[in-house]
Amino acid sequence: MKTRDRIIHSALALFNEQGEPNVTTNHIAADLGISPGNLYYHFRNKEEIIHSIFDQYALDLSMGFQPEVPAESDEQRLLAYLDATFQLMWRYRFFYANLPDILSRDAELQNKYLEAQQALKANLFAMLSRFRETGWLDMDDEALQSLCSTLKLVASSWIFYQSAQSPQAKVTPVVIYQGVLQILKMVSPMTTDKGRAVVSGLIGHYREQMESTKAASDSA
Amino acid sequence: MKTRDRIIHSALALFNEQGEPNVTTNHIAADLGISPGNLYYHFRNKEEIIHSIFDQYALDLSMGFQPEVPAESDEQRLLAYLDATFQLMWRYRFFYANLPDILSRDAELQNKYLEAQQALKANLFAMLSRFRETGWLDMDDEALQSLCSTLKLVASSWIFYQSAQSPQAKVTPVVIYQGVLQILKMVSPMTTDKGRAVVSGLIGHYREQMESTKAASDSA
Amino acid sequence: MKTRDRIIHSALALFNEQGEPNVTTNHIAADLGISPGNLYYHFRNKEEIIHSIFDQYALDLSMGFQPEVPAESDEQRLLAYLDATFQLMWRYRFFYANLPDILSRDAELQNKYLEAQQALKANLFAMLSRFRETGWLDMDDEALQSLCSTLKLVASSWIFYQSAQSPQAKVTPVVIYQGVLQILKMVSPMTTDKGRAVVSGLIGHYREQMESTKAASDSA
Amino acid sequence: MKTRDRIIHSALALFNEQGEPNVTTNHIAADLGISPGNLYYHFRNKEEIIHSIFDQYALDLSMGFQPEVPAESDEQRLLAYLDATFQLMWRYRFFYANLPDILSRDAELQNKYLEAQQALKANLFAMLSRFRETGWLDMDDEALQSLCSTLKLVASSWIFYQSAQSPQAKVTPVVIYQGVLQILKMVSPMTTDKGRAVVSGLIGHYREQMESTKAASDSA
DNA sequence: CATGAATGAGAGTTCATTCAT
DNA sequence: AATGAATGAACTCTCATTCAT
Repeated sequence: MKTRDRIIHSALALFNEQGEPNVTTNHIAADLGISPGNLYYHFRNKEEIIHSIFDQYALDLSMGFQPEVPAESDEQRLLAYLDATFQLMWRYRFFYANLPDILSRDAELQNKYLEAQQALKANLFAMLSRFRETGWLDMDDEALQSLCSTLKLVASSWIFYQSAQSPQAKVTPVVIYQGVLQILKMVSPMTTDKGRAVVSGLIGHYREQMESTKAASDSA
Repeated sequence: MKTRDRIIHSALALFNEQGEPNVTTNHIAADLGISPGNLYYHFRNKEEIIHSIFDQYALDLSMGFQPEVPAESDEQRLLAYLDATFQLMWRYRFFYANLPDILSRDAELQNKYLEAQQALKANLFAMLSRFRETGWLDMDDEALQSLCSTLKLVASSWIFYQSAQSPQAKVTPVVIYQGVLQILKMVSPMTTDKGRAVVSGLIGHYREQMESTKAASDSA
Repeated sequence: MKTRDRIIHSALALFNEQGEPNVTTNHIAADLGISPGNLYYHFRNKEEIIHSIFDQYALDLSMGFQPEVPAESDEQRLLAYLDATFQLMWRYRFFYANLPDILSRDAELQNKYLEAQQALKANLFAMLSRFRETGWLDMDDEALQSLCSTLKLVASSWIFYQSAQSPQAKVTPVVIYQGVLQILKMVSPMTTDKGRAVVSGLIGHYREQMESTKAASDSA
Repeated sequence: MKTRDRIIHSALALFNEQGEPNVTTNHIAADLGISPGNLYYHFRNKEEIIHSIFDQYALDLSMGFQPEVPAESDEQRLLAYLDATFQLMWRYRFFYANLPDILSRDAELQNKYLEAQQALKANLFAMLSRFRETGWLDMDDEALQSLCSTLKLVASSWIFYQSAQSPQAKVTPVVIYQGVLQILKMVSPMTTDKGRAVVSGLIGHYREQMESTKAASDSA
């Protein structure tokens, strides 16, 4: 891995663990065993590192949600979608926990973020529409729009919200699974009988995932 | 107003405008035209100022949601509740925008916050239960619990979420009204016919409020 | 007691307990339950308080060592002398622990201190001379001079030295008694048979005192 | 000289001249013509500078008193010992003048200091024992122990005591020589005839040294 | 005599960033 | 590419002292 990428990698890890405001450029350099001067050879400033992390995030986002990717079934597609969403949230969780501050410093980043959000929204709407067509959801257009907004809000805020609720402010994968479950529960009331079966199946799946993760972390 | 209160007031205003991490104790003192020493005469440190702001927030919270306050009707009560919630969010918006960082620094504040959240949750649940009894909502217990969680999450995260979405990161009262509307739309699918009328009425009310606020700020 | 005297009293107590550099004028005022403004009504500044404490010390010094005070015997006189010396050291121990710093700040105090030291030296020399005449000591003039210097040095430095040696840096009355014993042991080799008996008697006396003090503080 | 060493050097000089509490980290940086940030690049805080000075002191101490170093004669060895002791006191005199305060702040330094003191005491006792075996001293075990304590006390306190006695609080090399002489005079009464000759010789030597130093500083 | 709010210089320290090598 | 010493503005906080009341 090139130094530039190693910096991005290390910065992301430290930001996630300790929060972006608590990680200095010197910390990052020390973590990598390189000099601060070298770090500044690869990046003009700390902001540029954050930018690069965001670019990577945006790339992951666009890769994970390509609708053209064929799936065995709509159910599979939904599963993949949820997985991708929350994996992304987990991988860039520092970002979600400090969004307002990070964006307010940097207008360019703000714009990039808004673009990504637009894409996300379009994506989400397309998926929900398809599920309605498939006969899983029973909603009118307005309700669909509204659900779409709410889901995006909940997904975007989940990490932020949970990291304030838990006493240790430690975000764990378990928290992520709870977020997926929360989303599914929100969709549940709008489902048809057919749709309800699908959603229930997914809820069962994620509960299992969560329990096995919990068990793994407890025994560790 | 006493200096101590002026400090809290000024700090709150600056925190809301510029974000807590970007406001130094010297900024606050300069804003008031007092010396830094004087600020530290009234508060041991910056954290204590934040604590005092939070105490005021907690007080406002408990005052705004006293169930014993008689209301003309359940509809009135709901209206008052929503108003209070979002006014509070508006008044202490810096807090909502920086929650994880602020709480991670200060275990005592974390506890105070969690207590306030418990109270809020109990409150919200009581209110929704009553509406179900009144025959406005048609939901089983589990769905009610779930709705309750979602509403709290959306309310708590609204400012955070919106301040990241809007290009200038400026949170305005209009944003607040959108939050109330969002909440009402989330409740809407669970209503009975009787309940739907009430919710529709409220939606209409807040749309008007929002429009008039928009008009006022545009002409300014 | 007048406020002025209460300030001196409280300042002395706090200085002794916590060390002069660690005691602020606000601490003193708070300890007395008066306002800082009031403290500065009675004293122009912190230095003046220290001056006043020193004046009281100098007074105690001159009172405790008046040669004209009749004593039953030379032995009694020596006992009284040693008691007075070490009581003084105990009462003003903060002073002994910070002498260089305190004096370097204040030329006037330095002069007062030197005067007091001269008087002390003259006093001590007179007493030792008398003991030689009485036939307790066997020394020539030069040795007497030298002993005199050493004794003064040891007495003056005892608190300073001990407070560095003990891990807790806490000066207790036991430390004081050890100082008296140290002094007596230094005189011992210069004594005649007659003198040795006197010194041995005193050593026994102070050992008892020390033990009873230790016992008292242990049971407390 | 490396910057780190220059900082230690400059700090020691300033501490000695003005007293440790009166020298700020900014003073040290300004004295060297470097930025405060640079000083903190080399040392985490002021305490660490003091620690480093102490480490250097401890090193000097252990180097100066290595018993395995062969000497032409016991007399030479004693001479070297006294020289080393008082040179050390001179070089680190700020330390001796502020001991209680400096140690009370820093438990680790306190321990290091006590260790150094133990070594010093053992050293001193070994040397006096050897002189007794050589037939220079005529004392029983208890008296030897007592003399040992007294000598250590006087040596450790000399700078402290003298810096309070001299009007300008200026400690000069002449003061150091007086300290050596004081020590020798304290040993003198315990000597045999043979020993007395040695001590007298040393006293003469140091008187000469002192006079020539005085002359040199007067003509300067 | 007394209050207590207010002052302001300056303390120790941090950190994003620069620069000579 | 990389080093690591160096910068300097800014931060939080302290405390002897003043002053209006």
